[in-house]
Amino acid sequence: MYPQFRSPCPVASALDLVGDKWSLVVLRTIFAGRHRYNELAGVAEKISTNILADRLARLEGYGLITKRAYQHNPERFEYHLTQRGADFLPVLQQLAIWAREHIPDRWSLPGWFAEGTARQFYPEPGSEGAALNPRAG
Amino acid sequence: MYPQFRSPCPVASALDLVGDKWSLVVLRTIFAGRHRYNELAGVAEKISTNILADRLARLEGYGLITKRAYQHNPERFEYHLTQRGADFLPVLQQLAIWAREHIPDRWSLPGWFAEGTARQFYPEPGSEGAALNPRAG
DNA sequence: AAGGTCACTTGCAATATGAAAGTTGAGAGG
DNA sequence: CCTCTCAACTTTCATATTGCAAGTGACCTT
Repeated sequence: MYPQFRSPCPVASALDLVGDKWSLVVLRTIFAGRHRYNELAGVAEKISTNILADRLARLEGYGLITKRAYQHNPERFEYHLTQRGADFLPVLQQLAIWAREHIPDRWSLPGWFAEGTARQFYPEPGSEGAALNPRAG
Repeated sequence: MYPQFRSPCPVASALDLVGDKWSLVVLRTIFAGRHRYNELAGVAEKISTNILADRLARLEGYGLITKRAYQHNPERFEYHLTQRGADFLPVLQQLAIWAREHIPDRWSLPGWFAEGTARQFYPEPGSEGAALNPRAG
């Protein structure tokens, strides 16, 4: 499930999983309520589709997201956060707080993101989670 | 000072600065009290020196660290966190918390790291900061 | 049957990373 | 003076990752 780690350092190990240019951007997009491939491919940052497919497969392999069919004929999939993936929310929140303080002219943080908790994004949107999910509201 | 950003998203923008395999590992090492090139080059993760030199230059360019001579004849340098760099502590803390929860057999978090605040690592070790700095204690 | 959409996959050029060796400036030892 | 060492990079070159564009196949609509 996990790759070879550079060291047993927690910081370095977490980066062995998501320390690239796109993984956390993909996670952020799923937090934002975009669960389908074409929604994920349409982000403002213009991720190319080979990278997107690769990152989705990796994040699924690391247990951060799940892929499940939401219809058959044709079979279509949605990517959702696992608890492990949802627990990345504090990391993204702190990254965003840092950026808001130190890089000018960034987007402001929506309330569902700034005040959200990991639990609201797991297990499934629909019960408590849906209330703060931008696409369910 | 800053590069071209992929988008105005704070998360994506922060990753445009440090979203690679090594930048945050270098920052972590400086938080851990290693300030000199050979100390930074000697980390457990075996960073190669060309990458280290490049990341130090980039982090300095982004204003996250400063390079200053600590002696002359021969001139030798130390790298220290700026406030901007010290403010990355919460990001590293959350990354480490995630890894401790979700990846087995990682190092435990030293108290100076887990309970530290950004302010303790800035402006200079020596007054309040030195108290929690692992190499000063 | 023709055309369209979706979810990828492939090919290939451009860029980044990694390992190892080389360079520069200065002090130390003989 | 000549070599040796050390710190702090720099260079070289092989490998790996990323990016762009085009292609593929399953299924659906007309």
